[in-house]
Amino acid sequence: MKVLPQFEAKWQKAWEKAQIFHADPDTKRKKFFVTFPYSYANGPLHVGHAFTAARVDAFARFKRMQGFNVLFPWAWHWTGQAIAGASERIRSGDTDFIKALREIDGVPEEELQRFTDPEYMAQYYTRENRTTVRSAGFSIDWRREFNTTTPAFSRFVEWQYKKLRKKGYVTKGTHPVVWCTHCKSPTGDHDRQEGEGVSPEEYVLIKFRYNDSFLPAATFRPETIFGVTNIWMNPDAEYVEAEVNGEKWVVSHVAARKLKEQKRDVHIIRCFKGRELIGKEAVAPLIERRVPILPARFVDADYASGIVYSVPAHAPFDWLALKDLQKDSDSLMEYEIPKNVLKRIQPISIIRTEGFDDYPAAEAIIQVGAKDQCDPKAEKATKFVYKKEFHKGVLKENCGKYAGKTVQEIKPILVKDLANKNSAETMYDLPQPVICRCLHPCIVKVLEEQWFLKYSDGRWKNRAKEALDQATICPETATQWFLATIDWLRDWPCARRSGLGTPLPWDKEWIIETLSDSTIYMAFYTINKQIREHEISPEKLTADVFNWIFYEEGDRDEVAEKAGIDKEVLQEMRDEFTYWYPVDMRNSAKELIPNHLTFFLFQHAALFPREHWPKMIGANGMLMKDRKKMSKSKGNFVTFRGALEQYGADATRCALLLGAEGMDDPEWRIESAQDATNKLESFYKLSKTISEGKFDDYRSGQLEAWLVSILQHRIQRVTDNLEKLKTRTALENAFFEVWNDFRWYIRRKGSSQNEVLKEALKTWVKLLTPFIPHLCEEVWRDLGNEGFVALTDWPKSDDEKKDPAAEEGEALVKAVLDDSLSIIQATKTKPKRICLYAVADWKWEIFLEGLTLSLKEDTVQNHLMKQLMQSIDKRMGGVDKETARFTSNVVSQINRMPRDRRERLLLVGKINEDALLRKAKSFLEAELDSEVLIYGEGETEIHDPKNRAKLAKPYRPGIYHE
RNA sequence: GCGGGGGUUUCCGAGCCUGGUCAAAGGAGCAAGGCUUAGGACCUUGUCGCAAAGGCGUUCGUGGGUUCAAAUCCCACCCUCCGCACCA
Repeated sequence: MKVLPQFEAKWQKAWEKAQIFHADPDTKRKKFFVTFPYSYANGPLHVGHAFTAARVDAFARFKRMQGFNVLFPWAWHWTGQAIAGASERIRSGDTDFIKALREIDGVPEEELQRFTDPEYMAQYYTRENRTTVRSAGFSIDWRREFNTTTPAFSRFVEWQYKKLRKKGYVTKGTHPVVWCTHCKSPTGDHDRQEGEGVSPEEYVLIKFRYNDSFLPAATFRPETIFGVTNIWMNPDAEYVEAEVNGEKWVVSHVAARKLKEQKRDVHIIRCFKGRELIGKEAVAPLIERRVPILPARFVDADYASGIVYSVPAHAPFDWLALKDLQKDSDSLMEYEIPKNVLKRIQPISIIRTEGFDDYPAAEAIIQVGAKDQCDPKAEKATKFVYKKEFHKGVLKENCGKYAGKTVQEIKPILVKDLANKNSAETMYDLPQPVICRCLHPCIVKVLEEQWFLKYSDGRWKNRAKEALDQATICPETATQWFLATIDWLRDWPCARRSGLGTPLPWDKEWIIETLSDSTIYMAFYTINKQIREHEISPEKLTADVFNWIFYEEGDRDEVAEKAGIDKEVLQEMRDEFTYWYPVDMRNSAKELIPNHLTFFLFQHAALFPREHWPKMIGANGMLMKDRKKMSKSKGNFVTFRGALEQYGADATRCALLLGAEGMDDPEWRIESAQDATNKLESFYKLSKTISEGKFDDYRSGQLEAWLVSILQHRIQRVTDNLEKLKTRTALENAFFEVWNDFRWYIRRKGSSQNEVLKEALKTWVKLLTPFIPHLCEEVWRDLGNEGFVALTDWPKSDDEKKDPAAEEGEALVKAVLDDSLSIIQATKTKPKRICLYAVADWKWEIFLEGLTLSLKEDTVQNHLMKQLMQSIDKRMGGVDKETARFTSNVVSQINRMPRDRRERLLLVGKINEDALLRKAKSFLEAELDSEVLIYGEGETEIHDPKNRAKLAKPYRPGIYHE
């Protein structure tokens, strides 16, 4: 055991020594450029990375064998907060995190100490992961390696952003984010203790007038202002009177703090309890209606402004709160509210909706059975009414100039109108609490002066769609997802205040964030070879230089001289870029479709001419462990390195690639990896018996013809599937199906010693090379070949080598065997003698005529029987009973065959069953452990006590067991 | 909620676009036999039900429909996974 992994290091060294994966421009050969999104250097690579990368490598190797000059480069992503964040967690002594580094990543203690320096940490993982990738045997040109904080790369990103800005794709703006006031930074989903998936929601604040101040009531439904009857405040909550942007506002105490973070100048004048205003009156804007302020427990001062207005006809909470108040007259006394105030309040119906009468709120309450304003069912009723009215509601006549319009269309117009009159503003808040990892509650902050990539731009979107359209997407089903993403994408904040990365060239306070500095970097691979080789210092990489390399803008010699770069080197870089670009295939996990891969399209569309747009994009599933996404915190994290150490590269790759294809999520199972190891072992053993065999058998009969023929089909299938990046199907065919073919051959022949088989093994090894490259090199050498199988030619399916007759012949033998076994099983008896009856010639004639007729254009299938019978009648001058029975049998058989099958059988024509069966006699006797006698149907000297001979059909000899 | 995928025989999965060779590939698991000192190796067979003759019956989320013929096409419904942004 464990003999295979020993080969791996050996072949990796040999490849490296021969530099076979170094790819340089060669105008005589067609190029192929494949890429894998660089991994983030904040931890070890896991088997999920391995899965994706194995697909890329298999594809790269396949294309290389097809004769393409293949470039597969690699780099490391250092940009962003995550590495800095990880460092921070070590510094602050996060025990769980440190434990994970020790136990899962296997970081040595002395290294761990130094991880407090983010750069060191990135270096460490880059080093570790490079070793891992190398021992996986990927066919990488390492001369182009870099990480995203190296100065040369930063020059490239600077160039990119200046270009984008010049083209108008970068803008400045404000944006709401979930914000931790303690950490003073945005709190992404990953940084949350609580509140995963919660994002800011925009409320409309309708500014009711109260004396000399405003009561901004928060709502999602500003159109309901026409139905307002009163205002709700929580009597026990803390409110403040505050100066907000020079106006006097009354809001909850919490709201005042929130507003401060949302571009407002806020000074608190005084604090008071909500009850102070209960019973007073305010004036609704637009409709200028005086409404009372009433108490309600359902009003949560922690949400939005802490003040809401009441629309009982259309809002279940309001309806319930009003009823609660009517029942509880004591509380009215408490606030000294005259009873008639409440009596005067009548729900005002303002929206007509199909399926509702005047008071949808009341209807919905009855439907869900909500008791009072504190009943959770009220929430359900609210959603129900909201949804119905939003989609189908029309404003009634009492809504002024908005009457007759649908809720959906009127909403933005109304908000705008109100805002113009200073009667409404908006504020953001979170629909549910969000707690930061630091255990402080988060709020919404509006960040100002942020830099955005204008992915909202319609023209840019269209160009991105064009880029998508001209690319091949694998699997095809991902196309829809890309399209939806392009449509849905808004402006993307492309820079942050902290973390590693390249500062924005015109505003150095900002650092270009991870997803934004990684969109066209594949172009950098093409030239980084020269940058490293000639040690071109970063300051020489000016905008002029990049413009010349990528666009051939300006005069080469002038640009070279000004930059201080040798003009020949500059030319080489340009040649290198034009040779390798565009990217021919980029593959990643599907989770990158809604961000990275779409950005990749957008930015290529923005910065490069059409001929440099990506040609093909692949997306694969996410590796699962125990049916869950792999993560360190769930404890189901399997490192790539660990898998390699345990099973070796070939078996790991094999197990991964057999797991899934398309966008399905593969499951990592140690059994699969173990199983793959065993399979490879036995493949190796089998290959040895064939390659080391001493034989002088060069005969080639039907069996050999069959083997060669069937192999052509396998080649076809493996090739077709690999082209579509269907790595699982390809490997399955290359490995299992071919293996089964070999089994049948050896079984039929009773030996593995034959020249044709040995030749077939060569083809087999080639088909497997993209998937299990190390072992294949070994077998290739064992077969007596020189050089690397990695560099040999990919097999081509050759129609000349296809032999349908041989295939059908073998199918006949297999069918006889299967039928006999089935008889044995049904009868539960073991035959001493088996008689086979080859079909009579007249049946062949009818069969072939039936096939011919069925292929005629004007033949309707249900009339085939009639036509065939007529023809037989004419030819033979009458149809006897047996002929009729057989014909009907044959017709139903033909009717069930697909057209290409019928064509094929017709092409093969009549086969000599008798001779074929005689040749297979000894094989069948051995397999069935019985004497086998062969007769022709209708022969005179025939042993046929049960009249089985007449059951014979073409490809289906009659069988009699005794 | 919005958007994108899926539901196939014990399991993983192919087939569906382009209806017929489909009781449905391949692999795994399980069972039996063989080979072996032994085997987590290998070879053969079986693995929906029934069957003393190669067959018959019932299956491809559920319910309808189209067709000579449906896992495959159409309609409705149910279930499920994934993505939803300042974050890699």
